[in-house]
Amino acid sequence: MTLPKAYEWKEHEDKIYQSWEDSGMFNPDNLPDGEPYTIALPPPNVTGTLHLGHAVMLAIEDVMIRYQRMQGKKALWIPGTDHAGIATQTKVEKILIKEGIADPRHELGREAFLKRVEEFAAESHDTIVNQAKKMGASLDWSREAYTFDEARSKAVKTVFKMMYEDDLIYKGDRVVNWCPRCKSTLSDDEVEYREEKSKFYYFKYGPVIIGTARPETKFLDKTIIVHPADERYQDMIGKEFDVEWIDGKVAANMIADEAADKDFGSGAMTITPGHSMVDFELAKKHDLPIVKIIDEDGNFTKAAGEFAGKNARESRDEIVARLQEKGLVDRIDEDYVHNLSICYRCDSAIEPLPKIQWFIDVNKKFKHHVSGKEVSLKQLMQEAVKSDDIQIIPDRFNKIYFHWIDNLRDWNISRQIWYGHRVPVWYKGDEIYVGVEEPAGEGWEQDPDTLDTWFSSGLWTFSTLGWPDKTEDYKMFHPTNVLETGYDILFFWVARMILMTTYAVGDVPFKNVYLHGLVRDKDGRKMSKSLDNAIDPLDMIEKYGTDALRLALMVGTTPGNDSRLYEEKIAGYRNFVNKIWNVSRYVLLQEVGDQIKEESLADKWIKSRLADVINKVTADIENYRFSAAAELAYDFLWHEFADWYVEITKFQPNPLLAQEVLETTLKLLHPFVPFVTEVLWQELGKEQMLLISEWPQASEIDRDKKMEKEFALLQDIVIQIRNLRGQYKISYAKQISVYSANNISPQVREIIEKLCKVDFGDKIKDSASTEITNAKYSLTINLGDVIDVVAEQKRLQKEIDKLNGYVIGLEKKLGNESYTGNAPADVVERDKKNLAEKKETLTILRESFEALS
RNA sequence: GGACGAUUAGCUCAGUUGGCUAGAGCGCCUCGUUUACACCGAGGAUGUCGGGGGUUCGAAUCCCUCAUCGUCCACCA
Repeated sequence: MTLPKAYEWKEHEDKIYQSWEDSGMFNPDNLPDGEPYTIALPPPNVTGTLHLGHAVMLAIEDVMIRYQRMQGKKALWIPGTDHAGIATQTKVEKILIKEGIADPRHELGREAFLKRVEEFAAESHDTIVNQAKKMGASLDWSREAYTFDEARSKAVKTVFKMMYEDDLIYKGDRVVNWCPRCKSTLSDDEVEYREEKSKFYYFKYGPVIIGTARPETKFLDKTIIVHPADERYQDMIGKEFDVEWIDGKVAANMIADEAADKDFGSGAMTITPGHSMVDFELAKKHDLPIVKIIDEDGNFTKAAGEFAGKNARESRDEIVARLQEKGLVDRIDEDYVHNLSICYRCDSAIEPLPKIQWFIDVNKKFKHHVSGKEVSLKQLMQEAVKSDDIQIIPDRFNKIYFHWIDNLRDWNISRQIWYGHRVPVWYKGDEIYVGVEEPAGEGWEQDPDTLDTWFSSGLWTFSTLGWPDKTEDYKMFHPTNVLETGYDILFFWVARMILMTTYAVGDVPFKNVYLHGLVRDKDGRKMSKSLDNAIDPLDMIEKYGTDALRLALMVGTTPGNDSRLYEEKIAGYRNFVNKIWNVSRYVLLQEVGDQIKEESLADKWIKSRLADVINKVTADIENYRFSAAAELAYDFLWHEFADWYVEITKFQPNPLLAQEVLETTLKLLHPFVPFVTEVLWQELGKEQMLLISEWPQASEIDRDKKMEKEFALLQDIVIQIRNLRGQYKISYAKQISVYSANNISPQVREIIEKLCKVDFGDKIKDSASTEITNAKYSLTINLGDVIDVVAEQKRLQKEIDKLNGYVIGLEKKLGNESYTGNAPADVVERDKKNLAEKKETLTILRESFEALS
């Protein structure tokens, strides 16, 4: 069998994935009995293609799942996609507009429009599935789910009904976030902020000066708020005023509330209850009327008098001009910087306005159907994390999570977009019906609104397992073990899942949350289309192979921290993958005899090192330190197995052991680089796939630390001799003769001879010889006529000075009683030993120096 | 305004509960094609661990403080 010199991933990856899929082993039903281990894949939005964020997610989760599968668990990784209501609808609208349909929703109508969305979603879905497979993700495709399919709809309606009956879902008339482009409301979390410079106006309003950035909302303002402790307004509080305003006289009054900031502007403000969240709360507190003056299209309502029907934002200048005419403009600040609220999906400016919407009450106490306790949803969310039933990694996100809950207001769950779960509420006259099934009888009309997409994804861990039916899957695989996702959707999704799951099934959705960071470009910028700095995972796979990409996305990253990706990094791991290939190729070329051979020093060493690496890699994966685990396996394969062990086996062969060590190393590497390891596993002639092989185990007994130390000293000597070659520029073509007064075993002697290209011989009386020494070895190296005596003396002097400084420092430390008295005995002992060694080395160096003069 | 993170070699980053003379990859320099690999091998250079203070026998690691960059939350009308 001959393997090509370089690993050709394109020849293997698709075939290997196919063979994994054909084996059925991604499906836990086909795995041997074991403890269940579940991860629900965060479902990608069906808005197009996968990006690097998805690639990171797939890589990390695949590591966890493959590891657990090899540990003998019934490992289940559930795939799926998210219909992502607003995001998908926005995307399709953009496409249709490009196709020349100016107002898609109007021109097509609900049914035709939804058909187009569904076509697009189906296409995206196929692309996504394909990409996930390219990444090597060992997902159980037989259990694939969609947030908008039949089974998930049933779960959605069931939970809605439960919450409605518990009075947790209510219909309320409140100021909500309205996106005039999406023509829909948004939850508070779906609003983003963008800093913007704009004009800030100061107007004369009766006896006070008020400030505002939005004059067009101020038509009907008639309540002035000041701080109760503001001395300027003490005698005006509670009074009424006749104020000349935009559209004539207004009857205003002044009230005191701590919401007013004495130090901002004039300290007095008027409030607009209908078009500001904060003012709305204030208005409710003081029982003020709420009037809608701007409608869903951004136009003035009749309440705005002669301005009715005009676009509000566009009328701003006109309104200011009107006030100017009336002499009511005090001054205008041109450089006012404030945060404009924008829609997280389309960046349009949000228009807060009063609207009747469905809400989930997060503060109301209710009797929980499982525990029977009186709790609120907020309390459920807090309890799940506080009690440690859910562990967030890294744990600093706990604080962020709790802070979010503290600030959480009732969740607006209804949307006016079309692509989504219809609110399962039907009306007939004054009758209202809420249910999973459609109401019987004629004349029922369903609520036109759809549900927030996060309502359905909040049910993901259990809706994917067949809930509300108590299926075998649900019993076996819920709660899931880990929820792995980016920290950017902690609130959107993770928190909502905790809310929905603790409420609906009375259990946590997952035991651990692992949050990864964002993938940025080489300069630390977010990858985006507008910057044109986005890296397409598929391009990288094409260029460097999936295994390389996976490593590049995982190594050198820590949970919760952003990482940077660039091609050189991926190329580096491509090199490593090739190294795996080639060292395996070498091992495979060796004939494995069946004779039992006595183990060499190197054999014992590599076995001990392997045991150590097995333990550490296992511990690191168990503790979510994936980067560290991969690095350890990388380092072992390349810098211990290939660089030392395999080199030594070239003259002290033990092909059987070499192969065994290789096999185990392939197992350790498999979760990280599944493709190349599986290919090699098959080249090794294994019948069973590496995918379901058993994860290696080692105990401390398998380690021989004494042997490792001894071997390290041998390595040290080899490196020192190689160093000399470098220093004196002695080519490897030239043999050097060495002498040792100590007895060195033939095996060790051979290692030194072969690895350093030296010959052992008699002691040479030559001034140009040098001593190389450590705790175990002491060699005299004959440097013949290649040495420059003056240069060597200089070098030695430098080294002596350096070491001398170190020895003095160490002596001082050891002479300090507070140190020797307080530090642990073994630490002091180590220092003492170290000092003795260094002193010895110093003596030898000084002798060498003398010998040269 | 509040919270959090980052600051370690030229670059990108590790560094678990404080403890061997602080590590890796890339890049750079020197040498080298020895029956796996030039996507390679052998070696080398480069760090007041952001600044200052403190705790400790001992600090990259813990505490205080300042600075710079970044993120999230809240939001002043």
